[in-house]
Amino acid sequence: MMIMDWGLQAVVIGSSSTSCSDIHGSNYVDFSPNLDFQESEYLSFSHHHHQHHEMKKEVYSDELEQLYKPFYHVGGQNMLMGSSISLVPKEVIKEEKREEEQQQVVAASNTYVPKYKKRKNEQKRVVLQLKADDLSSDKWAWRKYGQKPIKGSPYPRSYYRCSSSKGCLARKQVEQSCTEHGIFIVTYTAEHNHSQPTRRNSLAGTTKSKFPNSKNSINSPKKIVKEEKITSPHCSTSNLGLSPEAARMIDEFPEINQENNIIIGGDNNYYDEDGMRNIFEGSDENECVSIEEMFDGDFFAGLEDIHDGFNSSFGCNNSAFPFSST
DNA sequence: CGGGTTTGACCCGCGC
DNA sequence: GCGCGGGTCAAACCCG
Repeated sequence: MMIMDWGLQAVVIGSSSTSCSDIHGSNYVDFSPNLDFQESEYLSFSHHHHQHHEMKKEVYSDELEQLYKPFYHVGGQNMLMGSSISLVPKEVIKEEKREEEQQQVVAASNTYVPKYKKRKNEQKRVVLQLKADDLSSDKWAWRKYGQKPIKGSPYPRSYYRCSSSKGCLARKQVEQSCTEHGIFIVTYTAEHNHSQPTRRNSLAGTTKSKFPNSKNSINSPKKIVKEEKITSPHCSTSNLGLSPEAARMIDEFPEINQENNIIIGGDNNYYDEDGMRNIFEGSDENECVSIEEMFDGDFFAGLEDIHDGFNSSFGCNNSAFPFSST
């Protein structure tokens, strides 16, 4: 198994209502290990850089602080090692309540089956910023079900759902950061309702060149690489010891910078109107955590304890949170 | 044949 | 109310 320099830059649970709502409706929470909740504000910024117009800050609420407290020691001592992680169980409750209500409606009428169950700002989300090869360590099996060009970004966003279990609501979105080459923004939505598969489907991550002359101009680099892959499949990224998924990502975004080391800790970056990244002072706490470990289960073994706590506290029965291994 | 991707069409929340 | 744009569907096709 490869040992990689993993980085976890931000873990975000989206919430619905309040102030900072990016395209995902996500609130970014700086959860660096040295975070002092007595003083801190939690920083919100849009990861959709071109649409971001101003940095938004919100005073950290006591309520939120209480919610995060169970994670303090995890981030400070254990696997997180400075990863930015946040959980907003209040939203989980809200979400589950909505689902219950919806199910009740269905059960009552037996006719109403909403096609779109949740909207973006109602879902809890976990956002990671990963390097391309980091994507390989996601041991869940994902099936791509869509791809969309995103306004303001030269890179499309790919949509994946869990293919391991038919009823699994877990979703994953992958898009390349338009400002940091080699960095992919991976957004996990919902949770797996099953244990992690022992092995991913062998076909997961396979690519083809069905549309070599795709009209999607923004994918032109992708086209080139894919064609190259066809002509010499063994010379592609599949030969680099990467997982199919990572290889695919690299193929889809050949311009990525494969140099490693995501800076984690507080990601005090924001983007101005020109999409230029600005970095706040004091964001130089560069600690790395192996996300390989995360996906290998040790990390989530620790997290699952937390999750169990949430389960008991909030009635969540899902065994995977949000990508734990069992 | 099963399970994957691709991609145009469609749905729907949200801002104006 | 309308249009934009993100998210999803599903048919067509590919691949092992």
